[in-house]
Amino acid sequence: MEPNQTPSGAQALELVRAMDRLRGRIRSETGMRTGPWSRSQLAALHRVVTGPPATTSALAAAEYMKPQSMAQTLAVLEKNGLVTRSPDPTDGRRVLFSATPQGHAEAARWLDAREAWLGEAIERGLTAEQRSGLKTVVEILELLADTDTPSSPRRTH
Amino acid sequence: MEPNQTPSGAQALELVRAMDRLRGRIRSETGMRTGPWSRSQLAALHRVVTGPPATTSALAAAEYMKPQSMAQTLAVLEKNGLVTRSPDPTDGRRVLFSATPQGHAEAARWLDAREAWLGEAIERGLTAEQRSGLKTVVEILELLADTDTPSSPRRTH
DNA sequence: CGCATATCAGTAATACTGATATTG
DNA sequence: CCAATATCAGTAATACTGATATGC
Repeated sequence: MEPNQTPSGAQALELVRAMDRLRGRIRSETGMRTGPWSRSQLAALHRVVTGPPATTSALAAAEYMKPQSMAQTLAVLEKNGLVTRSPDPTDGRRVLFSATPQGHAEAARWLDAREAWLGEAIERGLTAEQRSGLKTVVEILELLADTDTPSSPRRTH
Repeated sequence: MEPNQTPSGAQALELVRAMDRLRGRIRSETGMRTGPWSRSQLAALHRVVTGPPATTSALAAAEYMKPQSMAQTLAVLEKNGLVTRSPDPTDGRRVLFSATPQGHAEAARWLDAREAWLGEAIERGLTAEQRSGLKTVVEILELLADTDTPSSPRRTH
């Protein structure tokens, strides 16, 4: 009646279920947006704030989305003056996005505020040992996200 | 320019980013559905297959969603004969959902198949040590999801 | 009456697919 | 001509809010 034929299959299911539930909890505590920016907008902003100017496609690939989806997100950021576009001097097809001063300011203001509830949960709900284990947790999740599979890419990370 | 004022705030941001990216990767590898059922449908089905008959509200609370959202999900499952409803004998307001034989069969067929890519990634991308650490990862994520905060609930889990 | 539960209806946020133009 | 990039347009999947009916 139950699945779990392989150990990894069972682990995969449990991991996804746990992530979905935590995601749901965060949503229920936080709402979809903290302040004026949505989650995906802040994720994209984070990239251009912390990294070099990048194309829509590159940003999309880094977040494992389609370029059209990232373009939508960037359009909002651009319209509000958080990012600017400039043509790539060496490749006329490309448009490079980078953060404006306002973009940096908004990132600094909202990026960690967005996860305030989770920050508190980490302090309240975890032991000191578990808190120190969080680094490993993040490491493993990123490793899985960027796993190189036969048909697929590795990430800029 | 960067946030990360508190250690927990920084950890929270990193954790959420990692989960979002892994989620994106899974989406890009798998699509939103494996077979005929969506992710949220299978999550709800999983609950009624592995647990006792439950109300829409209880299932919603367990997944940290609104009852109306869970009701939508259950409606599809019901329409396709995977779950059935029966009135609660002791409380006329309540409707209890449980899995049909078909529901059990579909759960067995699809629940772990859905996470096939992640299962492979676990085998390919992680060391034996990291794989054994996955149990702790899931444990921590569930703990965080069910953290009891001043204004909020704990879960049936 | 006040509260919990379910349900009807409409909405928001997210990322997708398809099609088209332009440049390398 | 083919591949990569960007963009216009429409769509799908998800969970939300508001309003209403009914039973405790």
